Formats: sequence, structure tokens, C-alpha cells
Amino acid sequence: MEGKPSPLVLKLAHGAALTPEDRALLEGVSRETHLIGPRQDLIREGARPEYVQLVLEGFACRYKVLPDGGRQIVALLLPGDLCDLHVTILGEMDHAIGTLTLCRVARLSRGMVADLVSVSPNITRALWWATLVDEAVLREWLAGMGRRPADRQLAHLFCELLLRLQAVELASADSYDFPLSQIDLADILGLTPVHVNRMLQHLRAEGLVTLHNKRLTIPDVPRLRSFAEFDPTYLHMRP
Amino acid sequence: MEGKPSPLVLKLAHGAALTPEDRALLEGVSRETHLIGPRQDLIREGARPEYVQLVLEGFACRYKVLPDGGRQIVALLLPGDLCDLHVTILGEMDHAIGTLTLCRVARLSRGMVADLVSVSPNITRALWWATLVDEAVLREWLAGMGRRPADRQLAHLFCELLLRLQAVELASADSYDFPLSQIDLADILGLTPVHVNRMLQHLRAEGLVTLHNKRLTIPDVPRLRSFAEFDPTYLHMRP
DNA sequence: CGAATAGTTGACTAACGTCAATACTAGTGG
DNA sequence: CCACTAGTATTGACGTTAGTCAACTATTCG
Repeated sequence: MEGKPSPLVLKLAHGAALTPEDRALLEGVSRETHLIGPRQDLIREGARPEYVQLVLEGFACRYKVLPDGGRQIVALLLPGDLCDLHVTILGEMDHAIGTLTLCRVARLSRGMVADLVSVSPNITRALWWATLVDEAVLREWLAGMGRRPADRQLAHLFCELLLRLQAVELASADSYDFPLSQIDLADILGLTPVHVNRMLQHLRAEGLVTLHNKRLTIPDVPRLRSFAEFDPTYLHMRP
Repeated sequence: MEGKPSPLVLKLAHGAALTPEDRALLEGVSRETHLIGPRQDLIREGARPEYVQLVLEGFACRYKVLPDGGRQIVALLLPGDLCDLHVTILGEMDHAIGTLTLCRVARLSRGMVADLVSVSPNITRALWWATLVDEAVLREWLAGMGRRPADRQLAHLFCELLLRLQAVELASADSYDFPLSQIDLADILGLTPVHVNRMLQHLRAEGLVTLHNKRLTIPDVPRLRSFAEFDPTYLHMRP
């Protein structure tokens, strides 16, 4: 009589110990869901959102658009990721959030979030953890963009996604569905699509990854990790 | 009978309305201070710090060191900035914090922070605000590094620092003490010192900034802002 | 004064961007 | 089933930005 746990539960379980009651509470929030097409904004820059949005399926992102029209993706939101727990404190959004693929999302009212937090200290702690991990990922991306060559940066991203998707049971030991275009990748890595293409070819030629039909496979995970200098500490996952 | 307000109070006042009682409480935390020489670690990567550190004077930074020895600075900590309110939740530090110049810091025990938060909702809100602004700055840096050419990125940093230092009364309308070396700048911007030098020359040649004796002056702030495409929204400061 | 550190400059190289042409793919309507 | 289209992937030639190496100067500090 039990289905698959929600990605929110799966994810938060990596940040704090959750009781069966905590899990039931967290399952409850995603009873009503919405389907959003690809490349739609979930929250626009300058908005003052009423809801906290939770990604249940698909890939979304935080992004900024520069005056010259260039887009920089500053975070990937995968199933189990929450959009903004705290925008109320900051006032208006300084960036936008949009879908990259078709997404299923749940919208939680502030009241629902407040209830979760007031009822369970584990959940409070887990939500804090999620926020802090988001920040840690941002730092890792910044370091990568500043100091890593493009091919390693790309490899590093693939390593990160393997772990993050495994955490919500959307990746096997060495592969996962990867629905993003090379244009999206370029906007994540701060490169041009042409250069992403070449770096991807390079990784393929080295036998470090394969990418067919939107499925990414890593034949030798330790080898890709060492190539990318990937150290998973920053994701702060429990065993 | 009153001296200059502590930078912590000055800074947090931009994030939330503080009563005189709140201010007094916040002043209280920096009674005992420590002087730390330049280029000293305040918290090492992998540590589990006991204290929250508060910068009172000088420039410090969060940084990561990559396997090849390269350093990437992922945040600047100015007077009024707190080091890590919440590392306890994450476990070990995934980056280090170190001084860039001689610094005066205060060390707050977890208990002191907990007291502050439990006594005043304004302070709680202000600390939240500070955390969220740190994250917003990180996103802005990431976007700049990914999508802005080096000269604009440098100009953008100077604009950001003008506002952040004005917030703690360490900058005039158009200038401030800027003690960092070009090597430090390179580690912030993800460039080499040589290239930073050239970009700085470029800004000087254009009359956008002057930098003498560690004092940075911006002769025409609107002009530098427009050159840098600087939009201060992401700092979320109150009027 | 001398040693170390930081700033400056030039010549050269490597990484990445730009432009443009060509394929490939999925969806659409006939 | 076949165009037809739009978006994406791929490739090559070439331009630009930023990195490397190395010398030299200026500054700081003991």
C-alpha cells in the first residue's frame, strides 16, 4: 500500500534522520501537483512569490540574464529540490527560476512550510541542511568556473549530478537520464555551446562518458572522478 | 558616551529594523576581540569550528584550494560579516576561511548566537537576511565569472565593494581603502595576476578608477556602474 | 642596505569564442 | 509516408581573450 517515496523525502533523508511521521508529513505536501512545460518561468526576476515550489519531476534551474542577453544558470533544481524557502525575507527575487524540461511541481504555501517546521525539529534541520548544501554547491561551481579547464568542469558536473540523482533514486550506479541540451550545458558552465560540444567529444573520445538518447553513462566512475578532481564532500550527504 | 556603532550593527540595520535594545545586544558580542595577522587561516577546510567568527576590521575571505594548488576566493568577508552561523548542521567545512589583511575578529560561542536569536525576532530576521545576501552575492559572482569579460567583472567588484563598505561606514561617496593585492584580486576573479594588472590599467586609462596607496577612487560612479552593468538589487539593502 | 613581495611590461601560447556551413532529430501537416 | 520546419548537434576556419614565461622595477620590511 506504499508507493515510491517522494523525492523530497529521499533527498532530505540525506540531511537529517527522519521519523516515519516526518516522512508522512513531507509526503503530504505534494498531493496537489502541476505540470509545467519546458522553458517556462516558475518565478520571474523581481517577483515576490507566494509559494515555495518543489520540483518533483524534470530539471529546472535558477538563472540570471545579463544585459547583452546572455544567460547564466546559477543552480540546477532536480526532483526533491525546493525553490525558495525565504524570499519573503529578501523582498524581490534577484534571479529567475525556470524549467529546462517538462516538470511536475508542487506549490507549498508559506503556512504549510511553517507547519512542517513547527511540528518537527528533524524537518527544520533537514531544510536548513538543504539550504546550506545549495550554497556549498554554488561555491563549488564558482571555484570550478574560476580555476578548472572546461573539460574538467564538465566532467565535474557529471559527477555531481550522478550523486545528486542517486540521492533521489533517479540514477543507477553509473548512469542517469540527462535531458539537457548542449545550450543548457553552456549556460551552466559559462561557455559557448560550440565549446561544450568539443569538450563533450573529448570526454567521449577518452572513454570517460557516453551520452546517447539523453542517457548519460559513466563507464568508469573512479576514472571520471579523478579526471574531474571530484571530491563529494561539498554535497554533505550522509552515508 | 557612545562610540562608533559596531560594523555588525551597521550592516544588519540594512537587513531589518533594529530597536535600541537589539543594537545593544549586538554591540555586546564584540567586547572581546582578537587580532589576526594577514594570510592566516581563521577556519581550515575540514574543521568543525566551535565559534562563529565576526570580522570587525580588515578583509578576510572564504576560499578553496584546488589540487593543482590554485586558489579560488569564493566570498569576501568585510567588517560586519559573520563567518559561519550554521556549520554545525553541515558537519565539516568544505572550504577554508582566512584573513587577507590584518584583521580584528570577535568569536561568538554558539550559545551567544542562540541567545541573540531567541531574544529578538528582529535579530533573527537580520541574520537570515545576511545569510541570504551572501548567497545572492555568490550567484552574482558566478554569473559575472561565466558571462562577463574580465574588465567588467573587475569594475563590477569595485561597485559592489563601494556599496558594501558604505553600509558599514568604511567608504565615502566615491572611494574606499582597498588593501588587496592584484594576486588576491586574481583569486577572486578567477584570472591570473598578470591579466588583472592589465585590466586594472585599462580601467585606469579609461578614467574609471584610480588606485593609489591602497585607496580606490571612482571619479564617476554612474559611469563605472554603467560600464560594469552593475545593478545593486542583489545586495538587498534597505534605503 | 638587502631580501622578499608585489606591480609592470613584452613576446609568445593556449583556451575559448565567433561565424558559418552542414547534418541530424523530432514534431507537424498534407 | 513524405516533405517541411525548428531546434539542436557537429565541424572547420579564424579571431580574441586570457594564460605563460620571463625580465625588470617598485615597494615594503627587517
